[in-house]
Amino acid sequence: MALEHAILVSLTERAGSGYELARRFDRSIGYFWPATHQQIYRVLRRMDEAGWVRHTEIAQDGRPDKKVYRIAAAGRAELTRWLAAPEDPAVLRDGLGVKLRGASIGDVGVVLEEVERHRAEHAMRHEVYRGIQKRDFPKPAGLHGRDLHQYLVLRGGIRAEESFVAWCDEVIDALRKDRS
Amino acid sequence: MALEHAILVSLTERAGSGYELARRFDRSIGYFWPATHQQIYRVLRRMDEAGWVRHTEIAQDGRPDKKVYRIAAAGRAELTRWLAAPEDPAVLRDGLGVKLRGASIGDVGVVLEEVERHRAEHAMRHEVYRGIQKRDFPKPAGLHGRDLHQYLVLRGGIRAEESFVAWCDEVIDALRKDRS
DNA sequence: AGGTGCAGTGCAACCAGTTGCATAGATAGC
DNA sequence: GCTATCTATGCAACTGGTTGCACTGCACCT
Repeated sequence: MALEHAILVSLTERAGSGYELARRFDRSIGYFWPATHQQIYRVLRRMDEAGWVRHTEIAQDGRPDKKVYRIAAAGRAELTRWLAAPEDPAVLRDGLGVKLRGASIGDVGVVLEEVERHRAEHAMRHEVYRGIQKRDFPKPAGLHGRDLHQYLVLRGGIRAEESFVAWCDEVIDALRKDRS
Repeated sequence: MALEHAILVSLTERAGSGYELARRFDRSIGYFWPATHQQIYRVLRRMDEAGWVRHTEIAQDGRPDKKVYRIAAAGRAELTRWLAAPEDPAVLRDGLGVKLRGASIGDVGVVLEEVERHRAEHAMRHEVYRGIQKRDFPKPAGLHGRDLHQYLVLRGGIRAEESFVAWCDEVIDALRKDRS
């Protein structure tokens, strides 16, 4: 149940509407906790009712009205509580492993293609993260506090994609050799 | 919706009861697709109704009766269909990233401890996987077909845990330096 | 004699996340 | 002039996974 907390973290950085939060998730926290606008809207409403956030409606011309949410005292308290509460480490969950394990039941070539597709996707994500690192953290040595934390999160994303790509390469190589 | 397929893959390797499958998941496919016995029982029943698997009840003395499931023709067909169908690459979803990102709102020290806890857990998993590799695949160079695929899946688990531990070390190191 | 753990199945309630759709005005491209 | 995309919010239905509990009987340890 960490979407609440992911949103709260995002709101401490700056207030925003559901839509804006969804955009933000697409390009930052979402790397570690993806969420659709649907989910975000629902959770925001729930948190509003619980008093964790407050909203103010803002009329815009030419655009639909929006509700800008900001974190409330109760939300801040919940966030610090959650930060201090130990949580079980996440588990890996990737269907590609299952496919690979079952590859010999069907056509190995077709699974190989799937691994190649996934490799491409993960390589793309890796590139995106590297780009962000270059642009936003050109000198990581001098970072402190919140900036440092943000940098380290990004590093996690980079490492994860990197290692995934390396695994795909190992798999592709091994499957090709086995087939020839 | 890959639990169905994970179970089917497991059943092609050998038939088994819900309980046995749950045990198997704990120590093999579960590395890429964890599942509780509850879920497995429900999915087995659903697949039974759909004709993807068949079961035979086996009376045991001293122990409760069990239902041994084996894959049916329709299940095999579904499995090959699924193997050939492209799937979206999995996304990372780890609350630790969210915590790290929000660390400066609460006590950074407490988040640091959490990272250390997670590191320990992932290091343990890594050790377990390495142990399996040593025991079951002492000579990876000579592997082919299904054994090779199983080995490669294990490699994925090893790499993922390895890279997670390395990230934790980077984080721990950086947070300690920032605090001193 | 009592507690823990294993083998075995299962129900019921719940929580979290996904998908498809609806609405509506502005802007941008063909 | 038409279509697509962006901003902005939201309902409804569904799927997948988690948690807590219940029942049985054996084996093992203290």
